[in-house]
Amino acid sequence: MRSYGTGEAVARAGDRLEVVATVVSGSATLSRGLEDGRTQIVGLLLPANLLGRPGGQRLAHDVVATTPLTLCTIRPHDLAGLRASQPALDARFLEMTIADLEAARNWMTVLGRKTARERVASFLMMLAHREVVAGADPNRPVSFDLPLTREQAADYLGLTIETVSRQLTGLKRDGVIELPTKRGVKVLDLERLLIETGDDADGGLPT
Amino acid sequence: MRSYGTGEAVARAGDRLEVVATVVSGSATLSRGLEDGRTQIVGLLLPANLLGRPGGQRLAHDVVATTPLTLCTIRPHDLAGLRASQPALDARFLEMTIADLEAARNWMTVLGRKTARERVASFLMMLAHREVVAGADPNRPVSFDLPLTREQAADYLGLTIETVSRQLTGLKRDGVIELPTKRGVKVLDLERLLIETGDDADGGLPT
DNA sequence: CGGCCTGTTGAAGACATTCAAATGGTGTGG
DNA sequence: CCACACCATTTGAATGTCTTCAACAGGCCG
Repeated sequence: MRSYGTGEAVARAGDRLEVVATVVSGSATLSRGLEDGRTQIVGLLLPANLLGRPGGQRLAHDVVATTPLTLCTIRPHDLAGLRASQPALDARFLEMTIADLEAARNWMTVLGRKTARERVASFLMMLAHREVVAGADPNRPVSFDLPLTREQAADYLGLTIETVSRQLTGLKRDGVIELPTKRGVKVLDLERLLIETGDDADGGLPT
Repeated sequence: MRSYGTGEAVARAGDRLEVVATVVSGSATLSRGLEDGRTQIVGLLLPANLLGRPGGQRLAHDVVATTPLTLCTIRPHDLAGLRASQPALDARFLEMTIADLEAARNWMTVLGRKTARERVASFLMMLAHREVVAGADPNRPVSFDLPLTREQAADYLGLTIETVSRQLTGLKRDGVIELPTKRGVKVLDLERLLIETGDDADGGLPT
């Protein structure tokens, strides 16, 4: 069990990650930089998500806490024991990795083909969807806090801070969402938000 | 062992893929559509790549041959036998899935943060890199055929046909590549091409 | 109170897209 | 064998979206 402060690096690209860990609370980003400062966030780590895989691969991206973060880490030795006693565990790791792969590929569609408004809507939809899965009533306004600053959201969406801000106010202006606080979002019309994402029906939302 | 013609669908999104198959020759794309016609190619299947995973997940994207394609498929029953007799196989599947995940995340950086020229350069670099890994001399001009039409390349790069075309001629004009035929590419200056990708050093190329 | 950080808003500019037309190569039919 | 049609690709000009540059507002902490 380990805790990190906002902005603290959990691991860096190139590190050999020996442990496997699950997010207990808070959030972190997986990000990759382009040397001249451009950054792309390639994945989010939200509660219940997994960091690292058995085998201790070399990390290809930075892992940075975006809020106070608590991880539950499993030492390599203990993990080996668990895997030996629970053969089904490896299949679970494969499943979860496949799920991450699908999420990454879905996000490629967001980055490659969607407009700024659709990207922001997709981001909000992903977070709202998490709330609904976690038990929120889809027929009432869904509220949550953004796990990312505008800058981080921009890096996740392949946009600039300013564009993210403009699209959020645009969605607010059009009555799709409310922005009660800097980080807080209230989705007034979930169905409308889904339309704004440009996706067909409920087509594969990233985790 | 099965063959497909150019443009033929190998599988469609939503299909339950029972088999695992490796690409013997030819190429295919994994693609996801947005209903209004926009398409994003989320992965390439080139010789030696793998399609499908043990477990028979539901496919989240279409699989379409882009050239005459030959697959070597393994029936579920045989696969089960192999996995039973070769416990290390599951670890290999996990490794390969992790590699695919890293490739997808790398490509997210291309789609989210790179300019048109950098995207096209990244695409060519990926293909040139394959040739070098396959034994081509990196100090001589590297030649290969594009596995995709301009339209497919555009869908892979998150650009339009016209932009892809313009960037290719731009790279040709600047002496980085030659375009001997419609599909053929000859990289005159591999190091220069790498610079054009916008990547640092040799930073994680997609497979 | 003043400084700093994050976020918002405005105006000008750049890059990729869109619309349109021309080129080139391939295959078919006369 | 040549003419023609068709397709992918290239090239050109105009448009649009997002970015860039800039200024401002609000919240938090010293």
